[in-house]
Amino acid sequence: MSPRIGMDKQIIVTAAVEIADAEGLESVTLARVAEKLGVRSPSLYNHINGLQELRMQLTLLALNRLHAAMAAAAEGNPGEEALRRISQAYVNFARMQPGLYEAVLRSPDPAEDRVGEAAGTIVRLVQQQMAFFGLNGDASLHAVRGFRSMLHGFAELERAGGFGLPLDLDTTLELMIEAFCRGLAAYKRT
Amino acid sequence: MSPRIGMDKQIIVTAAVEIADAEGLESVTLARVAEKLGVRSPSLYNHINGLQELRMQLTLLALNRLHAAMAAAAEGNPGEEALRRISQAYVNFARMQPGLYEAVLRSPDPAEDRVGEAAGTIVRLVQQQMAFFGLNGDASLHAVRGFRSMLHGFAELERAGGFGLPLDLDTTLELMIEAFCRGLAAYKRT
DNA sequence: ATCCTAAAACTAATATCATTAGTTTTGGCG
DNA sequence: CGCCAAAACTAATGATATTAGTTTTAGGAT
Repeated sequence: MSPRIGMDKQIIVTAAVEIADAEGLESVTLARVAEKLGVRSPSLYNHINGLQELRMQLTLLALNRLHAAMAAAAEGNPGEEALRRISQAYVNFARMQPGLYEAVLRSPDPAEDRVGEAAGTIVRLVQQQMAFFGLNGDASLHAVRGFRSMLHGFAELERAGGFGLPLDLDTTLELMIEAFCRGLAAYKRT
Repeated sequence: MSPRIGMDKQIIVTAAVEIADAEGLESVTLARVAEKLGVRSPSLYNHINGLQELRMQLTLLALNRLHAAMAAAAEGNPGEEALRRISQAYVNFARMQPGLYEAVLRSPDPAEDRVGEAAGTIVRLVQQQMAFFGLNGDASLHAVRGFRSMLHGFAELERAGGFGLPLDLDTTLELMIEAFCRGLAAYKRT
C-alpha cells in the first residue's frame, strides 16, 4: 500500500519553506521543490494539489508559527511588557524566516476560511493584551489593527530593504512600540 | 527614422500600470502588456529591456507619484494636520492604484540607486514634518521609519484583505494616526 | 514464497512565459 | 523615388505548471 515511502505533503511544505527562506518566496516553484527532493515535478501532484495549494499551505504554516511565537512571548507578561515582547517575537520571526513571513499576506486566496481563522487567532491574542490598557470592543479591534499595521509595515520594510540609512533598526522598533503604547490612550474615546 | 510610431517606453509602462491596478502586479507580464497594446511580446524589447526593467520602471513611477501625492497633501499644513493629510494621501494612493502601490516595495533590485533616491525624497518630506514636533537628527529618522511602517502596514493589510472584520477602516486609520502623534513625544529622549 | 494491487513514481505532451536571433516591413529623409 | 534604420514580425529555446497515461514497487493476501 505504500511504494517509495518518505514523501508526503509535510515534507514538500518543509522543502518549500527552506527554499523560501533561502531564496525568497518567488523562488518557490514546483520545479525547484521537486529538484530539492530529488523527484520530477509531476510526482508532487500525488501529494499536493498544485502550486496553489502549496502556497496556501505556506501561508497557513506561517500564520500558525507566527501565532505560536507571539503567544509564547505573551506568556506571563501582561500590559506594555507583553506588547514589547510580542513585537520582538513578531519581528524576530520575520527576520529568521523571511521567506515564510512573505507568505503571511500572499496566499492564493486571502478570503479563504482557513486563512481568516488562522489570522483570527492572532487578532484575538493581541486583543487580549489591549484589555490591559482598558480597551474593549471596537476600540480594542482598532488598536489591534494599528498594532498589526505597525509590525507588518516594519517587518516588510526591513525584509524588502526599505530602510536605506545605517541607523539601528532595533532602536527604531523599540521607539515605535513605546510611542504606540503611549498613544494607546487615544483609542479610549471610541 | 520612425516606422510605426506611437509605441514607446512610457506607453508600455502606462499599459503595465493599468494591468497592475486592474488585475494585480503579478499579472503584469510582457505577454499581457503586448496583448493590451496589440503587438507581439518580442516587439516590446525595442523599447524596454525586458520584464525586469518594466518592473523597475513601475517601482520608480510608484515612488514618484506617491511622493507627489504626499507633497501636495503636506502643502501649507504644518504639524499634526500635515501628518494626517499625508497619511490620508498615502492610503488613498494605495487604494486608488493598488497594483502600482504593490510595486513600491517590489522592485527587481531594491538596492539600486534610483530606488534609494526616490524613496529618499519621501523620507525627507516626512522628516521635515517631524521638525514641527521638535524632532531632529536620529530621532526624526526613527520617527519617519515608524510613520512609514504604520502607513505601509495599513495600506498593505488593507490591499491584501488582511483586515477581516467589518469595522470601518477609515476610523482605524484616524485613530492610528492620532495615537502615533500623541506618542511622538517618546522620540524626544533620543 | 509469490502474486496482486494501489500508491507513487515516471515519461510524454500541452500551454504559457521570457528572451534571443534573424527576417520583414515601413515611414521619413536625402 | 529609393534608401535605411527603426520597429515590427516569426521562429526557436528554455523555464514553468499541469494533465494524461505508463511503469514501478512495497506490502498485504493467498
